[in-house]
Amino acid sequence: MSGKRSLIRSGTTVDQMVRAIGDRIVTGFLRPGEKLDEASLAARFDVSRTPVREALGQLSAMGLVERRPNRGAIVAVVTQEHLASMFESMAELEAICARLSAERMTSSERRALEVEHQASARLVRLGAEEDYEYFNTEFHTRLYRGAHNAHIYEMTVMTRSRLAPFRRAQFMLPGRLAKSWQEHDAIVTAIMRGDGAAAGNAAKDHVAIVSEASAVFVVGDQPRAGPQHP
Amino acid sequence: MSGKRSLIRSGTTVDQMVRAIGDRIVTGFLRPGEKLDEASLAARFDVSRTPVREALGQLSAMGLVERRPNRGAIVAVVTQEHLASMFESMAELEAICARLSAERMTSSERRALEVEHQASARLVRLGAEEDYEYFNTEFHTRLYRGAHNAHIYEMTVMTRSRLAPFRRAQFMLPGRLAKSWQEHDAIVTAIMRGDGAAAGNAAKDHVAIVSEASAVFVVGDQPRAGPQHP
DNA sequence: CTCGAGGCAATTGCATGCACTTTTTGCCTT
DNA sequence: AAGGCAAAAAGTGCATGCAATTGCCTCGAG
Repeated sequence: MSGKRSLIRSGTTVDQMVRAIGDRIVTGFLRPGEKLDEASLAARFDVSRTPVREALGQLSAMGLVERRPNRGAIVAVVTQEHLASMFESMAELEAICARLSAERMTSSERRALEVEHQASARLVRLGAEEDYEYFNTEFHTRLYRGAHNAHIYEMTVMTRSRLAPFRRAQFMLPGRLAKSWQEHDAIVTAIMRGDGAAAGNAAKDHVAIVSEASAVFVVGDQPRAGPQHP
Repeated sequence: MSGKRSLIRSGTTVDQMVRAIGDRIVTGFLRPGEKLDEASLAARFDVSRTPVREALGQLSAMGLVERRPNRGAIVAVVTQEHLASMFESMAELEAICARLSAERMTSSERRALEVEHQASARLVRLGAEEDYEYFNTEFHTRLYRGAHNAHIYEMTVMTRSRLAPFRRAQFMLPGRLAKSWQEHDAIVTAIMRGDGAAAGNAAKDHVAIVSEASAVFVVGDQPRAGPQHP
């Protein structure tokens, strides 16, 4: 029915659904445990149930939603334990990326990393949390790319997106901004020296701190163990 | 139509399809680049196209198949470059698992690892490639579990399954069996000592060697860069 | 009042059908 | 004979329909 799908970008309808639903999960608009009703989603996006179903299946394969046979899908609920394991994985992955970046980044990649990093110092002084978060994402993405390893990149980005709902508020903590920048600085310095081991350690410490900072919010955000049913 | 699905195990039809098709890819029965026709697969397994489509979507999300919009699905073709990146990732992941295993395995896990490892020595003397491969898989799985990190476990198992088609023939190389056992031995020894760093290095070296051993076959097995169209 | 069985509404799972895109084939032109 | 165009064939993408399963609600027994 009707001509074009208005919202979202292009691609097949299924891809649009994957992005639309995935985005809403990653950005926290859909909360862990929330029920994902096929018919409602289909109506919401003005498509039939089929692409919604396929999207839910793919999101389930990615770990973003949980599917119980004959019982519908919910936004994946991660236990404290599993969350901890993801943060730890993230630390290990970032450490690998930082180490490999130190060893492999081209000089133009190094230059770009340094320039962006120095530029973001201004945002710290201004206390611009939102803008800083954007640069923060950029910074880490540069690290992931700098490793020059497609599969590690995939795993890292995937893990980051699964952690996104639990990491959002980290910069709200007072002083976190400046501290984050200093941690980045340690990573950048090590990379510029080509010191892989130091870069890896710095990155691992950085994530460990983010992990702790986030945990504060997670506890406040997800007090109940099981999913709530409205 | 008709009563029950005879083949494969239980679960929803989609899950059965994911397993069925995924297995055939992982075991090399379906070769990289091979076309996956929805209708043929549906007929082959006596289901409608819908579950096949959903399965292909999920397998695509897992990276085992490649989907081109309106142009069908093929078994994922990995470039030499991407394959190398997966082997490198595997080495890093195994290193993490071995390191964490050294630090975290319970005493019963350590015992089981050692016992199995010693038992497999017999298979090396007998030159029992097939049986040794089974123990080899078991051995590595123990390492992945021993890390006590659910997410790293997921990533590692996933990566291993994606590498499976390219690793099968490794034990055909003369002398590989005994060498593999010795490499395992280095890992086990380090884990027993609780020496995480040494265990990690040993595991990384082990995978690096497997990677090289496999590369030999890959080149012979996959001479063409692009997918072949019959 | 509590507990359990049975039936009903709601929702999921799969099959089928139709529209649209891509690919192939056969014919015409140069 | 080769190239290009067009029409048909094949195959994918999505919508809809129906069967099956689940969860809820009611009703009755203890």
